[in-house]
Amino acid sequence: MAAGVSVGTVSNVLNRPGTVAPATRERVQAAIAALGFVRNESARHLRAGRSRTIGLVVLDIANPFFTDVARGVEEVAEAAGLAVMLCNSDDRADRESAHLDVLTEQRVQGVLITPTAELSPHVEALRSRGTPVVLLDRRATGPGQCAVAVDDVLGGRLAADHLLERGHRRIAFIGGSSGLPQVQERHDGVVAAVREGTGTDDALTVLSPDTLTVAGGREAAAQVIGLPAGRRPTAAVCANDLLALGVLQEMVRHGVRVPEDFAIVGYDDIDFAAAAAVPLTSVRKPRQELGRRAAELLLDEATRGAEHVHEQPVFEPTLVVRESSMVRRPRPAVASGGIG
Amino acid sequence: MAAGVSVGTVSNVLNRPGTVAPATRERVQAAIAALGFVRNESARHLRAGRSRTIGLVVLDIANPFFTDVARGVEEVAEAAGLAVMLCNSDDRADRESAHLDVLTEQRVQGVLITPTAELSPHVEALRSRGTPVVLLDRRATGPGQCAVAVDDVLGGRLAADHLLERGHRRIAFIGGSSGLPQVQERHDGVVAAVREGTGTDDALTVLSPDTLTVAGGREAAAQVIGLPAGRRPTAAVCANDLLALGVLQEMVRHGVRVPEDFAIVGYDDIDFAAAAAVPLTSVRKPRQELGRRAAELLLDEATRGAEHVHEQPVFEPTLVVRESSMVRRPRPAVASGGIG
DNA sequence: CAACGCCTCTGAAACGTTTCAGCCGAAGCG
DNA sequence: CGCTTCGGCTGAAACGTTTCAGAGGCGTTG
Repeated sequence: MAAGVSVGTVSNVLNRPGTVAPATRERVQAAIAALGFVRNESARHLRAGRSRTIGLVVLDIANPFFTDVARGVEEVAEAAGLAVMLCNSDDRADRESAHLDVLTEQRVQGVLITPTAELSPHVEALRSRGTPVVLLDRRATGPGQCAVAVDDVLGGRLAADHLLERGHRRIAFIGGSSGLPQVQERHDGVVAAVREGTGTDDALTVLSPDTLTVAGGREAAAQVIGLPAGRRPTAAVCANDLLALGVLQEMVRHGVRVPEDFAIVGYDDIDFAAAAAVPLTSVRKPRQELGRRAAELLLDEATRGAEHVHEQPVFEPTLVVRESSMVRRPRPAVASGGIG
Repeated sequence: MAAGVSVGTVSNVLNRPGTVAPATRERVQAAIAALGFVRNESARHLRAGRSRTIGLVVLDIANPFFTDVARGVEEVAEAAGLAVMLCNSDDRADRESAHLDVLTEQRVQGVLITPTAELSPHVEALRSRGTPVVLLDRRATGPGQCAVAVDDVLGGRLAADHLLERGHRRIAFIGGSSGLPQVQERHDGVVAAVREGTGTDDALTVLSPDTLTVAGGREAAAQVIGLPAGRRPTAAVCANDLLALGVLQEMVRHGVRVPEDFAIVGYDDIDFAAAAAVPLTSVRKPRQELGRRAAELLLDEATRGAEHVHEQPVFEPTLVVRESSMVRRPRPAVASGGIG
């Protein structure tokens, strides 16, 4: 090297500066600065056998819920000196697989994933290589893994109970058609609450737009508006806030007043929910905390290896009541008219 | 190897299958499948001298504008077989530097960056190593680089002219205090338009909330509401849509009708702008196209090297008029009252 | 039958680190 | 003064690929 010193010494300066004599250390550091030398992470990784990267695969990068989760993950990863590869599957199994392949080739230390409906065999393949995988916002399929989830059945209940309390007797659940277990759980919670609250399943209308997006919400709202007044719900629980925002928009566009004529409850409590011009009531999940906890579990498994005990924490969601569901409707003796 | 074949042959099967005899090829492929063999990307990269990754550093991952840009980038990168490392600087120079360091260590093929106000020396360092850097949503500082930008002076003009046409004579520009050139340009466009339209600079009120976020917008709106009626603007151009949504929310919360009492124009035209309960008029930028073009330029520079000619395309923004600015105000002979 | 060319495969070098055994000289000790 | 100890450094191996010169086998040609 320019400092007249062997590469081994340079490595020591970088990684164990205490073992190098101060004079040498300074000389080497000066040379490093002068040459603009930067370690080659690939060579480092190759030799070390483990990389300094973790993977994060989310369902929809355009959904602020996931960017908040990602923030939590990054916080923990950064503190541990790890880089995060953020990948977006767009709820498509093929994209998910492709991303997992790349992450495998990169020999990431571990993967955090919110999987698509079916748990990809690539996930199992990754695990069988010894790469830790933590499921994010998804319950574990067995005991041999970490998973950080939210009690979405409870979440669905909270939302539906809230609407029932306010006197609503015809409620819509607006979910999605992709078969995500999270959505299924929310649905189940709503069904249970409605059944207990009204003694019948007829009070519930289930709608499944194509995607869990704002556009999907608009689509579903249009369907609601198209229903005959007697069967038309007076409120909706949406499987996420994007849907809820879409519903809100479409309702307003058709002159349906929210919450007077139609109440809306969202899910996730993204920042935009509070920022909507009719602020959305929503089921809050600890978004960053979810990411942080998942990352912590992943790091523990990656560093402690066999000593690691799998954990499957389940967070409890809470209901945040805002304007979109504020009006208390009189409990109707007879069906009392409807939308706008 | 398990296929009774040298590693060189395995490499050939993977990279140049045509040069390997069909029988051998199949044997090797079978062994690969049986063993679950996956190439080690680091070793590959080390030997090849170039990685198969590019870096993307954005100002605010929570801003949907950037996730849309990222989608465009990813589209191009994926087609070229490259992975994208998405990094979030949160408009902080120290985080930006840290991310650039990591990307340098990873020897990424190139970096796309929406830099913080000051162009970091790390960017120059990266370039001097021979790593291409393309500025994203930011004008170039000189000819020796690629940059993909939007004519934000024009954008500011479009927004302000629109409001002036609708009769507004007291207009606010709601920017930010971080000194981003993009925001400065928008400001300059608004200033020029207002000066030309009203013959004076007094018609413009400039507000600089701490951050370019929904919270910042609320903060600015509160300031507007606090102004004495005679000096209070009747409309605002916001430096981005998050600010605009915050302004909208705060106005509604105070009973100020939008657009009747206060008109709002946003910037970027993120999806949430159209989805707001009072859909936002906004200056549209070609978000995905911006990302795509930047990625294409980066790849060209990375692959063609010296033959590459730097380009600095500037996209023209367009105004998308929605409800938040729809009401035509009568041109006031005298100051005609004000907010709500 | 020898020479040649072609196809397929092998073996080894190289990429830039980290790590470790070991070397050297100085200091401490008897 | 000689022996030991220890700090500080060197040199080489190893990580898993890719690449390339060249070996070996086989068919063709003169």
